[in-house]
Amino acid sequence: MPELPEVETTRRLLAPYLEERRIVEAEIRHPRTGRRNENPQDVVDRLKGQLVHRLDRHGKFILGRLESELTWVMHLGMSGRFLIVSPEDQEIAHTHFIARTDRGDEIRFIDPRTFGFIAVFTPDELEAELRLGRDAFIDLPRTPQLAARLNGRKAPIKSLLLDQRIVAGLGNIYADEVLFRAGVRPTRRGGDLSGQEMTKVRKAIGPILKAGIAAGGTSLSKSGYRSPEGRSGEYRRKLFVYGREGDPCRRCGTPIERLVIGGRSSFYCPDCQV
DNA sequence: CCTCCATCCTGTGGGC
DNA sequence: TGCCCACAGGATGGAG
Repeated sequence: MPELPEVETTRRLLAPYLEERRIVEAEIRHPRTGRRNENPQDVVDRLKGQLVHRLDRHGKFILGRLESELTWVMHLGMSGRFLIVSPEDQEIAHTHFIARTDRGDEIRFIDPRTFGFIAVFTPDELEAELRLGRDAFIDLPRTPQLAARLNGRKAPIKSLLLDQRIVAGLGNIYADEVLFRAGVRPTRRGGDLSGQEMTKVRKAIGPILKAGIAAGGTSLSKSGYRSPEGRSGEYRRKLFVYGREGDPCRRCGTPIERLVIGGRSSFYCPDCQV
């Protein structure tokens, strides 16, 4: 569920509690949550006692820059969320990771589906484990670089936008919203886009993500995204196509259509998108 | 290298 | 109301 805007919202809310704070205690409660390290216990051993200088984000990954060479990596997967609480606060179901800071705050990671993970990597491991293109929001490549990556590709543009090695951060919702804004059908082969279409897609990414972040992300359901403060995102009301099958296009009134591309639901306006 | 597909999980929302 | 099942915002590894 969480895509770049939800991850950025999470990062911004966690930062004041973690930056320039020391992790005095850490605990992995569910082995799957620590699976990206050789041994889940490595996460705890490496994190304990470390000072967190800064919280960064690359695509959908939150990166804690530690005082050593290590990087604390957090990924929300499909159902992950963080909570900032006091140690005495009651624990909710699916709490799979806990860290306590020297200020006495507790950062808890809740993840029912366990697709998310918490890891601590050396520089070499980080390089090997995170194969990411440039960040879609703060480091978006210029059109020629983007075009070069799509050149010759036969896969649908939608699938290519979801490929984190090309550009990091877009997920199923925002990829559809970007393509609507660009006026490009999700089924179009990436390599077949004209230069002008490529420019439109590229120029749509920034504003869509910016609006998503400003709204605090998108929450689709009751069990959907929640910020570390427990708030839902408000971007759902602003969506043009995602989840709107059969509803009138907000631009032209034509019913929005749904189809499956690369195993993912895709929504588009048959009239506005060519 | 590219494309497609299955897989890892639990919760829920819609249809009957 | 209750039951069942398709489906869910992601990433990866393997087959072809």
